Amino acid sequence: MTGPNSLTLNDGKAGMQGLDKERINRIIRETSKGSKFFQHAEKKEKELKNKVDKMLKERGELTEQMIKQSELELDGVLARLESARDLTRDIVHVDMDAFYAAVEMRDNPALKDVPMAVGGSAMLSTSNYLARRFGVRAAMPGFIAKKLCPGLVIVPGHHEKYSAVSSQVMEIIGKFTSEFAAMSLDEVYCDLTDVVQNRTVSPEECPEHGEPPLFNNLNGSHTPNNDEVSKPGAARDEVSKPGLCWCRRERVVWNVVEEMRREIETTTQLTASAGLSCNTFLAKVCSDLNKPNGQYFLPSDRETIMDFVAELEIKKVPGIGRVQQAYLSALGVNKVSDLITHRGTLAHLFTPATVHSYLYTALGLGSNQVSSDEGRRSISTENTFSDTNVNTGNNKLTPEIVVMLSELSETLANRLKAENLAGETVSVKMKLATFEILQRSRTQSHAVSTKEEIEFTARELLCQLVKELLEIKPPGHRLSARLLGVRVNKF
DNA sequence: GCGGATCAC
DNA sequence: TATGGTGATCCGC
Repeated sequence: MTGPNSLTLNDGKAGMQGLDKERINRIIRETSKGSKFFQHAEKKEKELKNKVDKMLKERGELTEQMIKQSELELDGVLARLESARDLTRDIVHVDMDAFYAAVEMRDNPALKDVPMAVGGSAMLSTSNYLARRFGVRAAMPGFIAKKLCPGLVIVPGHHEKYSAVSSQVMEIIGKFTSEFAAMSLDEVYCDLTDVVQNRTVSPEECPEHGEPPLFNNLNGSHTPNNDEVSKPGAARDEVSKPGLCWCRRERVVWNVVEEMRREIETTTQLTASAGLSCNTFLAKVCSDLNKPNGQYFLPSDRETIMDFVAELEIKKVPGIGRVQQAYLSALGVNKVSDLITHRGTLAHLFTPATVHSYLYTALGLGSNQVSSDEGRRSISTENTFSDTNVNTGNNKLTPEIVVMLSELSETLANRLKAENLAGETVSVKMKLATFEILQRSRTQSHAVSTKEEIEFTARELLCQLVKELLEIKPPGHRLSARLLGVRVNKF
């Protein structure tokens, strides 16, 4: 009944349907069993269960009256959100298929027909579709993946190459529209509204003059009928130019995205999938539906959108991860429409901001514009290493730790310099050998950027942190860490 | 402002 | 043998 956690398969992604999850989860657990990671994950799992139980207890104390009252209040919020709904944009989410793995397969034919993944024995960054059939996926340690799929070929990644390919892809997108924003090397949103409106359509492409558009009927997208056009909220007429029929916008955006994906494939020998709708949330969800090498169009009218999100599984909603899913699932919320059904209860158990975002999602609303990051807010560097003592017998930092802190500070200073940044807040992060994560930060009155300044503060913070930790330990206790990190922000 | 948590990729 | 790195955001102090 509990949701996924670090010890079970996350099957939310594409290509993971129809797997023997029982077997996969058993192998994952058995392979992990006894490790420090496993113990930590189990501890977190228990803590989450306790929090869920606590929440359920809170729910038990709610009265019908309280729930009804909240429902009414939230109906006002729903109405306000609804009135601001914008169906006029053509937003597309383009997502490269199994990106890193696809690049490696392209450049090494020996990898083409075998299950393979990119990464190392400690961690995989992505897997190809053959490997996914075995339950092998991103963010899984390679040694566990090998147990699931003994024939798995693991190749190290080539980040510079992926970066170069990504530039090619972005350049192609840029030829279609200047309104695009890369979310990562393999993901980009674009706003094709203007592109669509400026394109002309030949009469034979119009269903009123010939065959209706088929889109990709595999995917359940539909050809709207004229009833839908007249429904309130239908936006087609608003954006169609006079003299052109309502189908124009849908047909055109579909075709533009097909062209885009075709050009990406021709140029890079790699395939992309895409989702087409009127906001970024819907577009993103849609881009997953016909992966790999497919696109899914969700018509921009209210009824269609509401029907679509109603049946959407909660775990497919971006921003809802394993923890939220655990809470919601315990409340009987498993699909998006349940968020509305249970809104009166949710209002009492979550923060107003969270409830608001749930309702927003449940209405199928999302950002109607694509915007690139307006500058970074923090910069950090961290490193995992084999378990290392942190403190000496007389409670100083060990030389190994001091050296690593120094190296991290230098790396960070170089990166700050490269971007001409300086920040007022310095943080250190330490992950103990037990996988417990601790962080300490300090904001100063002036921005720092040099290795020496960062190192000095980071060392003080780490010393202080170690002192704190030792206070609650028996004398002579040795702390052991597996990761150190430093960060600078508040530029 | 701080520290822990959560999430995405 | 073995479970990442980077950045963002939110919540409750």
